[in-house]
This record gives sequence, C-alpha cells and structure tokens, in this order.
Amino acid sequence: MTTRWLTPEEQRAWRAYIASAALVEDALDRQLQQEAGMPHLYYSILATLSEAPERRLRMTDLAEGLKITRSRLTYAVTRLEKDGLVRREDCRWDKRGSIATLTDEGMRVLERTAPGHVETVRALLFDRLTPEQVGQLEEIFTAVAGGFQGDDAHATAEDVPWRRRSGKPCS
Amino acid sequence: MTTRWLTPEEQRAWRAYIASAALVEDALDRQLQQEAGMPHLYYSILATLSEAPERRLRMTDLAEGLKITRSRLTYAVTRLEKDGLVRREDCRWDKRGSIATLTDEGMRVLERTAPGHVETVRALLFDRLTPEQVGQLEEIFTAVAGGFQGDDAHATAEDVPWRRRSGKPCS
DNA sequence: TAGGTTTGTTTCAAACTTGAACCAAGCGGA
DNA sequence: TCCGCTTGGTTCAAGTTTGAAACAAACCTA
Repeated sequence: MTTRWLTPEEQRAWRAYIASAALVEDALDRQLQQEAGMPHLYYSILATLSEAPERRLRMTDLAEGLKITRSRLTYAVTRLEKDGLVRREDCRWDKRGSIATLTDEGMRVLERTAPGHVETVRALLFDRLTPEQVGQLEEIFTAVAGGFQGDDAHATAEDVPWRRRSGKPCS
Repeated sequence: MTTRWLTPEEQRAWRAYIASAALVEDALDRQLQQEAGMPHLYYSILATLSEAPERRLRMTDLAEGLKITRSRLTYAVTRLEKDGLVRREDCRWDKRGSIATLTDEGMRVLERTAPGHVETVRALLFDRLTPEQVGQLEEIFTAVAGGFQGDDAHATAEDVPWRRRSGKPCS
C-alpha cells in the first residue's frame, strides 16, 4: 500500500508539536537542574513517590507509572539514594522485590522545589493557553496515551501510578 | 507571592501530556532505530538537510532549526559522517564555518525509511485524533513555541529551518 | 517436588547528552 | 593596525540512557 504522507496541516501540527515538546522538556530539565540539582525525570520519581501510600513503591510499579525502563529507573534510584533522597528496602513478601522509599530529606527537597517547578510549567504551557485549550490538550493526549494500552496492559495513564502489582501487600 | 498550584484539570492535562510525549518519543526512537539504525534526532537531521537548498546547511543553522545545542549536533554529525550519510565541507566565505551536506547515500536512506516513519507518526498520533483535534494541536503548540522566541530570536518554529545566518551566501 | 518458565531487578558496555572550556576566525573601533 | 569582543565549531569529562545479558526468586506443572 502506498504511503499516506502527512497533509500540510498535519505537517504543521507535527512540527509544532515535536519542536515544542523538545523545548519544553529541555526548559524543564534546565530549571530543575538549577533549583533541585536533578533532571526532570528524577524530580518526577520523587513526586510520584510522595503521592504513593507510605511514600514507597516497588521498582517495577514506579517504572510503569513513569513509563520508563526498569534499568533506567535502577540507575536513577541509585543516584537519588546516593544523594539521600530515596532509600531502597527489601520487599518482605517477595524476596526478589525492591522498594523505593522517599526519605524525609527527599520530601523536603520536593517541597522546597515544587513551587518553582509549577511556576515553570505555567510559564511554559498553561499561561500560553486558553481554558478551552487546556481541555483540548487533555483530550488529545488522553487519546494518544490510549494507543499504548496494549503495550503492557497498564491502568490508564497517570491516574493510579502507585497501583499494586498483584493484590499482594508490599512492605 | 504564594504558589498557584495546578488545578485538577490542569493537573490531568499536564500528566496526560507529559506521559504521552515521552511515550511518543520513545516509540519513534525505537521504530527508527529498527528501520534506519538511528534515533529520531538523527533522522530529523537528515530530513532537515534534505529540504534545504542543495541539501546543505551550516552547523549553527541546523542546530537552531532543530533546537538543539551545537555540541549535540557536532556529535551527531560526526556519527552520521562515519556512516557516510552526511559530509562536512568548509565554508568558503567564513573560514570558521562548517557545512553539513546530505550525501546521496543519506538521501537514499531517508527515502527508504520515510514511509515507515510517517506510518508510525500516524499510528501514534493522527490516527487517534479527529480532524478538529489536529487543528487544535497545531494551535496549542504554535502558542507554546511562541514562548521561546525570545530565547534566541528565531523565525517561528520549523517553517524556515534552513534560513541563512546573515545575508551571506554559504557554500 | 524437580525442572522449566516467568517475573523482578541489577549489571554492563556502548551510545548519547550536557555544559563548560577551548580554539580559531571575523569584526569594530581607537 | 592592534586589541579586545563576538561568533562558529569542536573537545572533553561527567552524567545519563539503551538494550541485551545475567541472576535470583517465585510459579507452574507433570
């Protein structure tokens, strides 16, 4: 079957999106590197942990919630652990398991840097959009995220990133 | 001034966006790594060159068009040059300058892999959106990109990535 | 309950990115 | 013309990401 190239409109949308997505991520990385001494992903790890019950999560759940590979997470957590922001504990119910816990220090860093992060997100994105566009943005990317469901049978998107592996308790 | 946290709606939009953006980039990288043996950025370099007059661009123009650092580009072009897809030439008018040119081989790789890339873009994004949403997507990210104008006074987004540095000819 | 498969996590080397430092070559004015 | 400032590019070390092993524990199933 012959290629269905992008229409001019799709072309424009795609280029605007790709360029902006990269710019936003870069800006976020730089801002957080400045204020928190870590890239965006690492901040997200702390943030995700902070919302989890008891501020702890199994590595695999954390990786799935953040949609990153386990090996990437291993590296990141090792660094955060060195910095004292996260602690690794063994899972008592599953001896293979490893649990990442946000330390008090980690919580403090998060609380200290969150306002600046939110400001940046506003400056980069929401301040530039109308309220309708915010709604559209959500719908568009909820639809896009839907395309990845099959990949590894997750819960939808970010709603319950701390969902447990099986029904098994864990800590 | 006290932090303006994200509203629940903004929160949802932000999370859907962040997660999807990462997923899309990853999927793109994987697809292109498979089919073309290079990550998305490297493919974009070839694509940008292919649209430039004479398929050549000064390093800095290329970096600005792609919105990446010069050093990142240097590394990437070095690799692409090793693979024979791009060639470096000296700029005759400005002895500091270096010009990246797409080779015939590079053009062939691009032509061979473009259809698959477009398919992927459709599968990841456009197939999941209504025509109205495509328009909304463009408007949203054109607005977002607008926020970066001051950073280095570019032409808007991707429209003229091959624009010349000064008025000076170059090759 | 032994043996094979799956699951959770880490390890390792190779590739890539970052930011600061560096080196030329242009440029502008005293 | 000489000098200091800017611009175009590369280099280098440190940090990060990738994907393919490697491992170990848990889970079948015959």
